[in-house]
Amino acid sequence: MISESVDDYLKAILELGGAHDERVTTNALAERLGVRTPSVTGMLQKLAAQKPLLVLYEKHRGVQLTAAGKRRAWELVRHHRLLELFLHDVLKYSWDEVHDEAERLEHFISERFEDRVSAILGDPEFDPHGHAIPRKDQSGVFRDEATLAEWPLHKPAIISSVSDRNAASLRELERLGLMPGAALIVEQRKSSGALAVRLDGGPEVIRVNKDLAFRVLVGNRQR
Amino acid sequence: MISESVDDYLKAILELGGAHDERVTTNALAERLGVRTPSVTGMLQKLAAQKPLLVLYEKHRGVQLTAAGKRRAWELVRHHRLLELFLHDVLKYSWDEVHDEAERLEHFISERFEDRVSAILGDPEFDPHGHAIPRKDQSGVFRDEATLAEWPLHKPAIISSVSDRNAASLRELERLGLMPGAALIVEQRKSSGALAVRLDGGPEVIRVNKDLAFRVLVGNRQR
DNA sequence: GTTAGGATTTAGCTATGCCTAAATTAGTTA
DNA sequence: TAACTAATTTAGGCATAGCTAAATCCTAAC
Repeated sequence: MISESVDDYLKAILELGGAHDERVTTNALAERLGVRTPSVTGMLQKLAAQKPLLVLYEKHRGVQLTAAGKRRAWELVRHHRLLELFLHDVLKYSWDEVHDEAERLEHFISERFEDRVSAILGDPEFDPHGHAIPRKDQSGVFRDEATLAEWPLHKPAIISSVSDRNAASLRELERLGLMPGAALIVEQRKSSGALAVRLDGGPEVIRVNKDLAFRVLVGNRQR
Repeated sequence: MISESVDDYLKAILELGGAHDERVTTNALAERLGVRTPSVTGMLQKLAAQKPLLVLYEKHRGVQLTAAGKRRAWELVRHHRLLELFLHDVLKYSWDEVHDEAERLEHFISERFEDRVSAILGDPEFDPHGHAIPRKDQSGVFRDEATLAEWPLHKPAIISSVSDRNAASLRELERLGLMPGAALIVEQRKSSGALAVRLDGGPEVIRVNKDLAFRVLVGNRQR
């Protein structure tokens, strides 16, 4: 009943819905999923019609996840992050290689696989990118962070996580030392949107372009 | 271009074709794959028409794999057996739990995943059921064995592998001690097809039903 | 050599999930 | 309030991979 494609819709609705599960538009979904809007409408209509009700959909008013839909979506996020950590720590994948493989496999691993992987990793809390790994039976959301792009100047920040969507960006972030746990201060915001950032209170100031800055989530608590 | 479904057809053709890649019939494929014969005909026609030619198909005369088709099929077998060993040895799955998970995942793991798993397992030669794990760039076939059901009476045999298709049978085989490496002699062949088998030259004679005996492959060389 | 019967293929249908083009709706903007 | 525009939905197609029912082929037995 739940295809790979449905999985992708559920994950996208979860991620686009933000901390408060706001309604997600057809357009936003189409863009995120790389399909055309009529395909989204069609899929939402089908999802909203079928038995284990996963989404609430009203035409022209967007879509939200039901409790069941949210459960499946968080399950996928858990699978993804556990797989990333497993690929990195056990199979020795590099930081930027884990995303694609995890994205493919997250749909197909069983409960047992998930449990055993979690066990051999010591029931970890964070994936290699710093994202919290949600636990079963709670939503485990971490959304009280900001992107580096919008962090105030001169306020100390700790990188809590980075987006895992793009291998080239990840390599660049790693090269710059912008990895989870790193402490930094934003010294200056250029007109282009690029940032001048001082790492670990040291003397060096590095330039972080706008696109990259949006991939870095910061807080001010060490983990 | 290669769907999960195509994968299943290729594997089935490989397995049903035997040691000499004999032509496989539409009927045999339909039965093995659990689909109706017209579905098989349709798929074979499509496969035989498309660009990376995977099968040779003549209507009413069955189907065979091309070199490319064989390469993909053996790759799947390698994936399957590596995954089984990995699930058993690393994730601590029991003997009878590995098949289904491996069957699902074998389609989706990457070259890199395959290589890394093989590496952490020490580039193993056999899976937990005793089947040889084929290596890249060679066909690595092991087909000089016989089923226990057809082994001569009183001739010493070593179990080389067991079929991994059925969890209940696997548990029964394990309970009886019929696992890869076990030495035995067939004492008697009942009219029902059941066997009376003496394990390790000991005094105990166990009864092995016909169905089970067909799942056990034996040779007379210790591995 | 004919023919019966099983094996196989053809014909035509279903569902999924995507597409383009055209219609419609909703929400601003004059 | 009327109209414009952008977002969204409807309508109609395509490919995949399955299905049933009906036609056809091949072979083996007479």
